[in-house]
Amino acid sequence: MIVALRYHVVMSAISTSAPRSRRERPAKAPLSREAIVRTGLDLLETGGLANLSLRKIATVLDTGSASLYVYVENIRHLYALMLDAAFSEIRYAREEPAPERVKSALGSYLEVMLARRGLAQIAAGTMPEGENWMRLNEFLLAGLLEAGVPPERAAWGIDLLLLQVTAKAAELTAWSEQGDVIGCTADTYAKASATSFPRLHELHDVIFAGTTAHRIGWALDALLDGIAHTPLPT
Amino acid sequence: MIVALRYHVVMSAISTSAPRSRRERPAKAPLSREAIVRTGLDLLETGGLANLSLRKIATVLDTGSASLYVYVENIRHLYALMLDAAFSEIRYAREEPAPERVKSALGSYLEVMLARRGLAQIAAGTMPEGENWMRLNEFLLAGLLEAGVPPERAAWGIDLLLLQVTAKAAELTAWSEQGDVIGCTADTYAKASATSFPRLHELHDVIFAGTTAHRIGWALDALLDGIAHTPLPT
DNA sequence: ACCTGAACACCGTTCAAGT
DNA sequence: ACCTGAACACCGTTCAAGT
Repeated sequence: MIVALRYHVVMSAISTSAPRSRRERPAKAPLSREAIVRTGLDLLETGGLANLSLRKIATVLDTGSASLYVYVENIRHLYALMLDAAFSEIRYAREEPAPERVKSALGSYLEVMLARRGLAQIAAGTMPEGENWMRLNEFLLAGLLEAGVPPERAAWGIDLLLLQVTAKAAELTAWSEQGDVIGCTADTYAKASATSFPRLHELHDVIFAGTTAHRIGWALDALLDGIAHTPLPT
Repeated sequence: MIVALRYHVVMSAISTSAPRSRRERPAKAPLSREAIVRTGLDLLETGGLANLSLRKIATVLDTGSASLYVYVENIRHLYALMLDAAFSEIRYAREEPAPERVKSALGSYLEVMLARRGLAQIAAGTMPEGENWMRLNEFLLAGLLEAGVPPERAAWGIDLLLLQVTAKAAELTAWSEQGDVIGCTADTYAKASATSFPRLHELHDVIFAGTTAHRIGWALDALLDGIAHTPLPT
């Protein structure tokens, strides 16, 4: 897939600097919704959200941005298509026991988001749709039910779980795109809190302790526990 | 604050269409970081994220966008300043008992975000800093501790709570900016799920039941319960 | 030190014109 | 039906020039 991307970049560079007859170079790959979506995900993987635009996709595909509107209504629509395409890579461990299965699917969801920097930010602002999104919801819901979670709590719970993981993914990618924000914030906490923020000061080390994996694992455990044991409002 | 905004809009319109001597009109309010931040929040409140840009802020303040860079490093920096300024409006019910106090502060946080459409999306992608952010964290942490939550769980828990509410706020504003996405999605669920997604089909009514307030209230209850009862990994 | 105008390098989207 | 070039109405940011 990276090879294909390289090829198009090179081709477009050639065609602008030294135009050649179509006969002399390989035939241009036909435009399609799938090619547009794939190129968008490639650009995201390469350079994050800053590297994604309709114009850049068009350049890679050796065409003008106006041409994309035959296949895509607007950029929000493209976002939704890209999201669902990425969700097709989520791994479902159907043989695992009921509560673990839910955690591992959410872990896979997180990895898919983190592999394409900026996809989480897109997910946070786009109403997801599409078959792969449905599949994920169905899998999580079935897992909760099989784990013995009452149906109403499970139905509301999947929203909580997905929101949490999506938000965490967005946070992680946003931080990685800026400098060392974590250390910077930790410093701010350490300095200012002594007198004005005693609790933050006191627990400073605990707040910033633990690996990302540990923290997310605990977050999911806490969510699953809360979902299972909290009755719905009347 | 709205009056002030109107005034500036009118002034800039006048100065471009029919320039008058500075002597004939009221003195221009001096540029300042505070004025820039306030104008940014006003623009957000008026027209959401699409209405916010350095150029629009500059127009309202009757100057050029380049002038803003004396007071603000870049737009990300402005986002952080706007966030903390908005957080100053969070209401803390310090007289409430320990666990309720945390919920109501988070409710106030949510309202502050929803009042300025798009602020939640900014929060989801910006590492917050500043005194008001610290104050919110301190208040939540103290509330959890006072409710008897073990210190380590409380320290990790505030992150969960804030992430959930921020993500929910971002989701709600994103949905409100588009059309009737909720109904649209509910339809998709209702149609496709009969055979391929039996659980989603079965629980369709429950999934989309309840008011926003009920759902967020339950989410916070579940989160608080899970945080209080889930031991940290070793 | 602060402000300005103009420029640079981008965006998403539309539209008449071509094939 | 699909593609193209050019335009429209925007962006954030920089920089030399003014005061």
